[in-house]
Formats: sequence, structure tokens, C-alpha cells
Amino acid sequence: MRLLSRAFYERDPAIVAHELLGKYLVRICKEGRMVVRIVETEAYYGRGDPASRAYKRKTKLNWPMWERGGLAFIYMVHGHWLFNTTADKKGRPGAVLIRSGEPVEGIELMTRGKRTGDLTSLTKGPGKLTSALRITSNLNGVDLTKPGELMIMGNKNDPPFKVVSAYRVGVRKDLMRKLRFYIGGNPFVSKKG
DNA sequence: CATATGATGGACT
DNA sequence: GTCCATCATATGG
Repeated sequence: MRLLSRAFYERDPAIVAHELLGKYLVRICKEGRMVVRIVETEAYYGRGDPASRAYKRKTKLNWPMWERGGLAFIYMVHGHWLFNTTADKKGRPGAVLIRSGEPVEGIELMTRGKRTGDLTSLTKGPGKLTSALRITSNLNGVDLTKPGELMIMGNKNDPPFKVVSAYRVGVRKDLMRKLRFYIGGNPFVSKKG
């Protein structure tokens, strides 16, 4: 597996969201190493996208959206941390929300401290994913293209899959565009539609 | 300081 | 489908 390039992230957020499917999110912390396969994503823009965290002004938390592509952008909503990668070039706000993953490695560590032993309820949904992977705002802004605590990697010969697009989940004001992408038939996708 | 907000999740009808 | 606990942040007094 190899890290994704800066150029991979510095494209239109919808393209990045689409192509992040099937890639691997790698989390290294004190207790060990965890890997999930990304199965569900959503694209967000800046001005012009009322659902985006970059719709209004830049703050001390949402600043990564204006930065280079390939940085972590982590925001709290309803008591849950949500993990995004930034997309598009510096100065053009964009992000891709990682909504769900399929556990690949470090499952025991993800389960530790959780009530349920049910595998699908571990990483199915953006809040549950960050909880399992111990992702909080102290990782906001880290570079995902370099070796570190948080990385996204890909293989040359990953098996093909069917991509489904849909409207984004949970947003009050969505755009008239299907900006959510997921791997068809994957049991770890949070919602159908 | 007070309060509104939300890219959620879980319990319930 | 509905209801609501959650909590860091933004914003206004």
C-alpha cells in the first residue's frame, strides 16, 4: 500500500469523494494500528454550498478547508467528531466526509471499551467511525499524504466495485446534486438511497 | 456569560 | 417514521 499524492486530493471534491472509495484509512495510536476500507463518502464545497462548514467565514476550527488538499479536517456535530479530508487546491474550500468504513485491521482495538461486539455497528456512520479509530480534533489539520498517526493509502490492484451516488445525509439544505458516494451492496454503508 | 446550532446515533412508535 | 441526549463551537450581550 502506498500513500495518496497531493494531486489526488487537489481536484473537485466530488471526484475525490468518488475515488476515495475502496481506499484504506490507517490510524496509528499508542495502543496499536487500525485500518478500515472506505465505503461511503460525501463531498462538500465552500461558498455556494449551504451545508458546508466553509459556507460562512473561516474559524480556528474550519481553516483546513481553505488549505491544500489532503489534510485532516475534524469537526464536532451533535457530540460526535466527524472526519474529513480536505480537497481542492489552497484557497478553494473543499472537503470529503468519510462516513463509513469496513474494518480491516485492529478490530480488537476498535472494539475495546465498546459495549457491542457487533462488527457492523463499529464503523457504520461518521460518528461511530471516529469513535472506533480514536479520532478527535487534536488531529485537525494533519497531513494525510505523509507518514504519521493518520493516513490514507491505496493499492494498485484493488478489486473493482460498483459505486452508487445519492443525496447527502442529515443536511438541512442540500444542493440539487448527488454528492454522496458509496460502494453498492456493502454492509457497512450507513444508509441506502 | 447565555444560548442556538448541528455533515449523529440510539431508542422508540 | 418521531423524539431527544449529546457537546464543542460561534455568536451576541
